[in-house]
This record gives sequence, C-alpha cells and structure tokens, in this order.
Amino acid sequence: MSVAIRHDDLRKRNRAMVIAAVRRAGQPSRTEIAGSTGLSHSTISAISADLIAEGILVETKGTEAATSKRGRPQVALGLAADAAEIVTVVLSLNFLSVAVVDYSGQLVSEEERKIDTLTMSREDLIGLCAAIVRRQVEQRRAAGRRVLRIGMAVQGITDSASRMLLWSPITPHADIEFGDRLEAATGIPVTVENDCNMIAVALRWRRPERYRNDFIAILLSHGIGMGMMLKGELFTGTQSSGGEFGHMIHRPDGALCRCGRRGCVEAYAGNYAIWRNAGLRSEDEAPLSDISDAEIRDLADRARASDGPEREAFRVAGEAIGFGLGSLFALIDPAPVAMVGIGAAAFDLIEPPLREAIDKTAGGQHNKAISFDTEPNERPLIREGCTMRALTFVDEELFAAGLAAAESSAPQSSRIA
Amino acid sequence: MSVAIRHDDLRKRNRAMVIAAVRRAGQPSRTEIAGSTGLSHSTISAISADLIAEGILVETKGTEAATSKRGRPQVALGLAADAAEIVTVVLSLNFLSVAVVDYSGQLVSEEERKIDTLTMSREDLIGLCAAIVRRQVEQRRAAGRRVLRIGMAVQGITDSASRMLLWSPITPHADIEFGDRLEAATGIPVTVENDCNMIAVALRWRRPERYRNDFIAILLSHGIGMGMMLKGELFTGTQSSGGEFGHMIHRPDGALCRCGRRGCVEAYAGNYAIWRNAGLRSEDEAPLSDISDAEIRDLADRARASDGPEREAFRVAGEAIGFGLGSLFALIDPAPVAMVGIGAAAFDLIEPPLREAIDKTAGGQHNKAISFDTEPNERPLIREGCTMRALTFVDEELFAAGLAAAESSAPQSSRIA
DNA sequence: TTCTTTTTTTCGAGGCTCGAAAAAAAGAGC
DNA sequence: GCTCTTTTTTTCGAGCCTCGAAAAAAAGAA
Repeated sequence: MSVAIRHDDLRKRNRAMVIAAVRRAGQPSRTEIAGSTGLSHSTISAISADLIAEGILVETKGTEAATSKRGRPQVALGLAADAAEIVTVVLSLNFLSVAVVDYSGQLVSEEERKIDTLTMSREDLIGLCAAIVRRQVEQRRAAGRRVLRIGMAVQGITDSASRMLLWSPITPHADIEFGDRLEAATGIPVTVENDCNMIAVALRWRRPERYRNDFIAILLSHGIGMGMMLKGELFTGTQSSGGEFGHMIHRPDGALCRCGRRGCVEAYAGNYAIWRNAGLRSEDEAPLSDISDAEIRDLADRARASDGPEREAFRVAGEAIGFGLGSLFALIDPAPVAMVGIGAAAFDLIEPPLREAIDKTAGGQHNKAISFDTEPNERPLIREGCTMRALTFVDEELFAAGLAAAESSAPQSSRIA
Repeated sequence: MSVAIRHDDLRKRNRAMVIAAVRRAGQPSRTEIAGSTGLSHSTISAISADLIAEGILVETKGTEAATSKRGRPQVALGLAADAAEIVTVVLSLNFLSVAVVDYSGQLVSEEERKIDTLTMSREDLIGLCAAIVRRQVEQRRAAGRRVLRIGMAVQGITDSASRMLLWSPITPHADIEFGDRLEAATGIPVTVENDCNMIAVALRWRRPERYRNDFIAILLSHGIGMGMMLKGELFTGTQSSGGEFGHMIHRPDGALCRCGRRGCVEAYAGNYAIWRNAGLRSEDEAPLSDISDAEIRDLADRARASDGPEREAFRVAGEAIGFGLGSLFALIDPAPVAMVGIGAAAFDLIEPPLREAIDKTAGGQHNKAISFDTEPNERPLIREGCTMRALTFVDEELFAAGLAAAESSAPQSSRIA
C-alpha cells in the first residue's frame, strides 16, 4: 500500500506545514504558526530560519499596527514575492488567457486573446498556446525571474497523468497533448486540469468559512461542469478529471446532448438546451455551438416577464439540475453548492424547480439545509484556482523539499549563505 | 488543515507499516518486509523485535519448506493469534450473525439467529444484539482473551461519527444507536458501518489483483446497495455511509420506491421491483417487504424459458442499473464492478440490457473494457470485510501506537519484559 | 531606569532511521 | 568432518529531527 515514512520526510513535511501556514494566514508571526501547526516554538524557529535563508520567506516588519501590546513585538513572516513565479493558462470557448503570478500570489502580467477555438486546427491551437506561454516565460527570465510551474485550466475532460485534454466542447480535436507540448516549449513542469476543478480550488481559498471540506461548484454555461471537494480533497475520476455532472443521465433516451448521447443533464440545462427549449425547437435538434451570454440574459428577462416557453425552458433546466443533484446527494450526502457562470445570473428562475426536484430525491429531507450561492463570472475564479494550485505545487514539491536553490538557474546570486 | 507530523508519529507509522505487511503477506521474513515497506533492514529488525516482545508478532519456524536455499534461512513472522480478538456483528433482513475472530483472522466462534427484524420493537432489536454480543465477549474473557474491537455491519444508511443506523429497510425504526448501546454493554469500542462498504473491503483483501484501488461492489438484493473503493480509500458520504447508488434517480417521477420516493434505481432493479414488474403490477403499488431468494430464482428461470413479463422485468432492471452506472461512471470514470447477492445469480439476464444502457452513456465508449464479476452469496463477504476492518483498527490504532500492553486488562501476565 | 510581559532563539536530551560491519546460520565442496 | 559461500539478521555509531526548558531579545509600564 502506502510507502513507509523516511526520516528525511519529516523535515520536508513540517517545512510544507510552515509554508502552508504562511500562505493561508498572510502575515503570521512565528508564534501564530506554532499555534496553527501544532509544532513547537523551537521547531518553527529552526524551520523559518532555514526558509528565510533560502529566500522563500521574508520578515515583513510591522505591516499592520499590531502594536500597543506589551512584550517583544511579533515579527510577521510573509512569502518572498521574488522566490519564484508561476504561469497560468486558462483556455475556454473562444478565449485564451495567460498570466504570470509571483510567489506571493500577486499578478505580474497578463495576456488575453479572443480566438476561434471551434475552427482552429489542432496545431494552431497548441502552437498559439505554446507561443504565448513561451514568450511570457522568456520575458520573465530576461527580468531575472524564474518560472517554476505552469498550470493550465481548460474546459473539458482532462487526464492528469498524461496531461492531455481528452475531450472538450470547445474544440473538435481530441487527446490534445497540452502538457507535453508546453513543457517542451518552456522546459517547465506543466499540469493540465479541468476548469471546474480549479473553480472549486479557488472557492476554498476565497471563502474557507463556507467552502471548507465538502462542497460542490457547478458551472452553468454553455455546458454544465462541476468541481467537487470531498473531505478536503479535490474529487477526480480514477483516470480523468471526472466529475462530469453534466453528463449524468437525467432522462434515459431523452434530449440530444452536445456529447452525442441522449438525456444528459446538460441536454436540458446547458445554454444551448435552454435556448432550444425556449424556441420550442425539437429535442432532437443538434445543439448550437455557441449562445452568447447576452442571449441568455435576454431569455431570462423574457422568462421573468411572462409565463411563456422561456420560463418553461428555465423550469426544465432547474428540474434537470435538481434531479442530478438529488442523485449526486444520494452518493455523497448534501453539501453546499456554488452556482457559477452565466446561468447563475438566472438562478432566480432555476432555483424553485430545482428545489422541487431535489425534494423528490433522497437529498430532499435536507432541502432547506442546502444552501446555494451564485457567482456569475467564472473566469477570475478559474484563474485564481489555477494560480493557487500551481503555487501549492511549488510550496509542497519544490520548496518544502529544499529545492529552492537546486532548481535555481536564475541569477539571484547567493541568497543562501 | 492537516496536523503536523510529530516526531513520535514516525515510529507509530512504521510499526503500522510492518504490521500491515505481515497481515498482507501472511508469513513474510524480515527481509521481505524490508523490501515491501522500503524501510531499512535495521529498522525492520528493531521494530519486529519490539512487536515480538509485545506479543503482537511471533516467529513461526519453517512453516513452508522454503528450504534448499543456501545461506541463513529466513525466519517467518506471523501475527500472534492470541494477541487480541475482535467481534463482528452482521445485521441484515431477518438475520443476525455474531462472530469472534482472533488476531490472525481465524474464526473462533459464531452465533447465527433468524429474527424478525421488520416487526421487532426498537428495544428488542437493540437488546437482542447487545445480549448476544455481551455473552460472546464474556465467554472470551472467561477464556482469558481480550476482545479489543466490535465491528457491526448493517444494511442501511449509517453514520460513522455517531455510530448510528440512520435508516434501514430492514426495520421501521430510525436513528438506532447501535454503537453507544453495544459499547455500553461491553465496554469495547464499536464501529457501525454499511454492509456494502464491508463487501468492498472484503473484495480488496480477497482479490487484490482485481480489486485494487478503484472498484465498485453492487449488492443486488431486496434493495440495491453499493460499496465503492476510490484511490484505495473506501468511499463514504460527507456525513453518512453514503454511496446510495440504489437511490439515484433513474426516471424522474417514475416507479414507487421502498424509500417512499419515485424513480430510484432500486424501484426498477430491487427484488421487489422485479417481482412487481414480472407480475405486471402497477409501478404505484407499494413494494412488498420481503421476496425470498427462491422466488427470484424462480422468476429468473421463467425469464430464461420464455420471453414473457419476467424477462421484461429483468430487462428493465438491467436497464436501470446500466443507466445508473452510466451516471456514476460520468462522475468517477469506469471501474471494475462486482455484482453481489441473489441478483448476481440472474446476471445473465441483467447483463445484456445493462450493457446496452451503459452504451448510451458517457461510460459507453469503454463498455467492452468494463468487466463484471458475480458473487451470489453476500453474507461471507460482509463478515469478512467487517473482520478485516476491525483487525485493521486494532493494528493501526492500538498496536501500532504501542498500546498492546496498556490496553490489556487480560490475565496474559507479563509477556513484556 | 527598572520591572513586566511576550516573542524568539539557544541548547542539550532523547528518539528515530540508516548504512556499514559484524554475527549467525545454513548449504556446498572437498 | 572441516572450511568456504551465501544469505539473513543484528549491532553500532553517525546524523537528523523535534521537544522542553532556559536564556536572550525587545518592547511597554511604572
């Protein structure tokens, strides 16, 4: 089963604990870290001295006026912004965003691009991503910084092992090797992950009081995506990114889905499904590939105005999501839900039928206790999750292992004595 | 988040590794343990000497003739059968089984009882369980043994934190505090777990080559239960035992389920559902509470003989399970499946429509790669899983922590120098 | 200027794992 | 029957790591 604990792992783990405590708390003192980690003061003292010597942490003199207390004043520790940088790549329908973020989490630079993902060739799509990322990385290298990690988030089914995009609604191509190609272009380790999973990661960092160990993020957009945190761990499939909530079966042999199959939740609740139903089109009609956010807002306005086919379309969407959540809750028990994306802007129309449907399922008994939260703009969340994911990797895999110096090819001279 | 690693945890963890290696391998030598755990020979030597002194392990002289090799012969290590005992309690429809198992996993004694769970009062049910367990425990104490753990497996939704049976089809009573009551009756720690989860645990011990880190056990019986292993961990809900595959929604507002709701998978695939459909009864008809295994076998025989309503009933059942699995696979990716229980005896009737349904879902592309395995008799599996669960607890929580002596109230005198 | 109070560092004790070397326990060869 | 090989197991010292106690540091309070 699991591998034994080696003696050296001890230090590595405790270093990771300290770094994580600083990243979470922002500017904690050594005493606070000792409290939150449970390690002794002497251990924290030793580890933080090492981390400071390695250029990973810095002592940030009296930022907040935590003054007016007796005794030796606390010295706040912070992440050294120049210890490293990471790059995030967010690819969604007709949109590419590449950003550089420093070790403390501050945005350094950003490049956004409208592209036509649906018609681009496989090579053009990979090539464009690789070119932009490469340019950013080289700029940062020229500025004397070292980029230690690239995190890519993309809509679709990803495979973390092979770091491929297995299937995606934003492009007709399958099995795209973004991981290998970006790595080849830059020489920097790359992860490729599902965008909704990154939303879940971001929510946890943003609002840990609400999104702690168990919660669900559902992206209501052209398709229906999900990111789920269970027992504090991101839920993924056994091989792929998994969590394809949108392709759970709502009605066997039902409406035609964009994935080519029938009766998926998405075929009732995705943008194209709402548009199709609002227009009284046949459920067998092939899904349109792109409905603008404006169109959805427009349909929602009309649904609010009068009880016509638009309102019924949103009702059907809410019902599909409700039954889907009901089945999901049968498996994992009810949990807080965040509704993200343009569909969240119409959640007032979706929520009543959604709750009615949940009431008919195993989760129904807890219906009132289930709370929904909405966030119409998914893009900042995706980038934020991607950022934290990449930074956490640097924390745990590189800096905790004491590789701050070893990995350094940068001209940061001799920060280590 | 997670707590820091203390220095003393190191030894505890590595002791647990050694014990686990012995439990898995049966009679390994110290060298084999060093190989499988990755710890050094010196560490294994030190730890195993401690464990032998504490009476947890024993040197079992040349059991198998691994002879005819040059060099110093290996000394096989085994679990000391008399180090501890555990009790398993398996409660299912109209049936109670209590067994005592020694530390090496050998059955010591067993008591089975036909009871009428559906009509018994809450107090009678708890009281009977407690009385039988108490008697067994006292007998073992009289024999100079110490029972360190009681593991209970029961059909229904359990809560591991409160160790209650929240809801069960086998009794009309809810929130039964088996954990507290058994503990009060014996003074021994108790766990209460879902029977299907224990089936999954057992399958992993029995056939690790097939059921390793990710697989699903589905119990086809009066109800439809599921136990699932994901990434080597038993999958449970955030609060309860979770994994209520049988109550995922197959058809919204569909057939009446035993749980009072409509359209659950179980309302199409449970014994009562097959019986109801085979008899051309209405889907609104309240489910019968008990269909005998013989009746199901009889229906299966008739379904095989001619294409009548019986065959259709099994087809509908297979379809429901297939769509349910399709939705599940959308979440977790396809994985090996074990079909357990009386329904597995009719799996020849169920499999074709099941695969046809899966083909219509997201998991469909892997249909051929998904393999099913059948095991009609669930009871031995449940007890086996329960046994391994309880023994593993003793291994990890008591013996790895060096509590072998501290916990001992038994007259095993001074095995420790 | 001298107490208090609080934070941080220092120092020695006690554990743990590891690698190397030694000891133990057989079969092989003559 | 004795000595060599081979393999397993134990022993021993080195090197880390964490911890508690005590000391040092750095302020405000009196």
